[in-house]
Amino acid sequence: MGIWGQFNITIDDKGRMSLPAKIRGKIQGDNLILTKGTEKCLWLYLPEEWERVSRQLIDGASVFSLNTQDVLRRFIAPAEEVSVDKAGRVKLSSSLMKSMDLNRDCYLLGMGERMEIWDEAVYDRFEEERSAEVKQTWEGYGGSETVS
Amino acid sequence: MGIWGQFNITIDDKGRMSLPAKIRGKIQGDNLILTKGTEKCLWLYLPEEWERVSRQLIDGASVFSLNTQDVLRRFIAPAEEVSVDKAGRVKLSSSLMKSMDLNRDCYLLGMGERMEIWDEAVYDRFEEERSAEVKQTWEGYGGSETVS
DNA sequence: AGAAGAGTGGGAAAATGTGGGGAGATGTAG
DNA sequence: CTACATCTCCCCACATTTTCCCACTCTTCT
Repeated sequence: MGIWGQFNITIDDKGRMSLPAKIRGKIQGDNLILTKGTEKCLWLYLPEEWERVSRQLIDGASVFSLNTQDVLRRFIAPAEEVSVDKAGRVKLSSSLMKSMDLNRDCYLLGMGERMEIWDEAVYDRFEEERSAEVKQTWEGYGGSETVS
Repeated sequence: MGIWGQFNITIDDKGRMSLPAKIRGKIQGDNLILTKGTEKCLWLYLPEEWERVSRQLIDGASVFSLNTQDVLRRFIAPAEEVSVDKAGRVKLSSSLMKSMDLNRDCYLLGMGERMEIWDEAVYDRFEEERSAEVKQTWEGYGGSETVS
């Protein structure tokens, strides 16, 4: 169910990012949707998931609400359709790469309904910053500490 | 019931870790789930237990909640399914090994529903640091009374 | 001592990831 | 409108990684 896993990927000089084989198997067509994430990363959606998420946003948006208009600008407007080439790679536009500080070495995170593309250095720093809170949230869920 | 015990294990040059015979007997299928732990170690789950823990998190996750997204990134996304080969070994990915400083000589700790994989040097140091607090916590439970 | 089981190492085939050349499309300036 | 430059996509080739299988040693039990 969904796409999971964390992968080290590289983006070559031509802006091509090759999808790990495990993920290639989960894609039916040749298209994916790429847009800006809420953190310093890009989001990569399967078409059907993108359809669902974006429709939910668009349908719920009020023309007169500044907030929802902002969400549309940030999330829907920058979205672009990317196609997977025969070697299993997608091309990232230089403008999206630059806006999220992506360099050669990146992570691809499977987050279930979508994937996230992070620059390695950016993500390592982010994870470090958030680690204490993450641990606390995990414990709040009961984690594996519950004895059955 | 559950998996108990502390074992010295070695990880060979190809990243293969052989499970002690006592543990092999407790595994029904050929699959285990490997992910990052809260401390400097990896967690190795039995599939059914992983299913329970991860489902609890995923079902409760909101796309816009930073906390639950972080927990997904930290615990669920890095998870990988590993299969046990005919010699009773599992392959650890180099990225997970590196993130937890695992070298050749490691410990495998049975923690009931999951196992933990620690680098020997890292664990010895950790245990040293925590020993005072552990003793105190134990006394807080009522000394020789069982912890449920 | 012999047999069976456990742990370790290594080789070969297959799959995966990466780089680069070149044809075609697109765009720009003269 | 043409010539030139740029960008994109497609294809092939190479190197590395992964996977699978087999062989050997050491311990343990009979």
